[in-house]
Amino acid sequence: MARKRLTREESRDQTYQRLLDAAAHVIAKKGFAAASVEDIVAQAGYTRGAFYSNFKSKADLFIALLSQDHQCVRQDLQKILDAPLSMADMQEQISQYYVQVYRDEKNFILWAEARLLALRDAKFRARLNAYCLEKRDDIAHIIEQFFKLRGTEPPAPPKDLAFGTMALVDGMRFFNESAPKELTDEAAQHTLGVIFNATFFK
Amino acid sequence: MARKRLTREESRDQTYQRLLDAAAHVIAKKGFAAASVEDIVAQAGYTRGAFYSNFKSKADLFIALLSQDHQCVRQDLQKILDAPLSMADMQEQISQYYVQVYRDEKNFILWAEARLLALRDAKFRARLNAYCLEKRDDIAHIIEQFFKLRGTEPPAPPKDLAFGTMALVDGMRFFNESAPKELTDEAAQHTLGVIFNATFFK
DNA sequence: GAACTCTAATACAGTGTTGTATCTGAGTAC
DNA sequence: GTACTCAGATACAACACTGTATTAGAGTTC
Repeated sequence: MARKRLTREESRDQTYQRLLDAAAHVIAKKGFAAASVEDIVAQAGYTRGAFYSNFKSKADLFIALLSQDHQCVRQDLQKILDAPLSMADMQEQISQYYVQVYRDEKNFILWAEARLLALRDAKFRARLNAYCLEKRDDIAHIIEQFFKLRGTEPPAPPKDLAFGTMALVDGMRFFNESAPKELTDEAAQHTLGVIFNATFFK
Repeated sequence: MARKRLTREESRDQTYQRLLDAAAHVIAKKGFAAASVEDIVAQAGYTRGAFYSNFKSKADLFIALLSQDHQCVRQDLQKILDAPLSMADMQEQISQYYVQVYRDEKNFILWAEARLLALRDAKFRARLNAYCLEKRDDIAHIIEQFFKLRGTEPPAPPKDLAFGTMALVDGMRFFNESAPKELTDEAAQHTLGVIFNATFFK
């Protein structure tokens, strides 16, 4: 099939996006530190020239990558936030959240890598922290709405509960990825359900 | 001061231990992948010869390191298990557990690195998984005792609850390390307390 | 104390990675 | 269609890391 003739801008955007996709793949596979610029551009089908003409550094690319994913996830959360919220929905949504947070294993690994990198790189940490807080506030807002709807007082500040929720889901996911089969997805979701129900429907 | 004249075995053990300590330091600081054998032996005050005469590979050393820490942690848990358990203790112990799991930030980072490595290295994963399950079973046993003492049915299998507990604590810790000041230790502990109380004292 | 045996140092060869400096060719403007 | 410009390829020089093969020297055995 005939390849469309691209304008300069289209071509550049395509390269940029392909580099991001390749980076996601390689970083998830080998880890951020072990993923060389060479690996990434090879996976994308370019040479190192393309990389340095698009990004300042590997960390720079990684932030672009995370930023993109973060926007997608927030859009999904926004949908939950915008939809009229009923009590039944809430319970359903929370238990579904476990499955939704990271759209797939790859993205989960990317964020785990990112958090580890953040422990060491202050600039990176600042960036990641901002994303993390945005997400927390989105969730806190949902929780707040829930308790308002229910007419009861939340047992802790909604923001803290949101933090707890994220932590629990992330932790669960982490254990489950690195120790597969020990805990079935059903068991994980059930346990999450127990904890959440206890906390939110006490 | 006069340095004691060491036997061959003492000397070897000393080297081994110093390499482990150095590795813990360097890996926590730079990450497993970025920590070169060279870095580790330099930190320990040796040359590469010492490394290859003690370990097969970097992963080999890392496992030895984790194994050592795991044993220490289990011993601490064992103390909780052995002590006569009262209801008041239980609540206290759970909230204290948050502080105890990882003896310090360094050890926490090491295990996070390990879990990430486990995602990619099957042999390593098997090893880590075994440790993880031992820990889970210790905790499950404590939880089981608790519900027996209380005379109520646990809301989910104790092993799953143990998994949930570990996941929550780990997740919380992870967020707190990479986003310091956002959530004070007090707030974290309070939130944990709320969730645990709701789940266990429902 | 002489011969022996390990632990750890040293030397070395090979490979992978980085960033820059320069070049090329396809898109663009006139 | 000619000159221009920018995305990306290529070439290069420096360096870091790995693992093995060999060596030195301190501990051991008799």
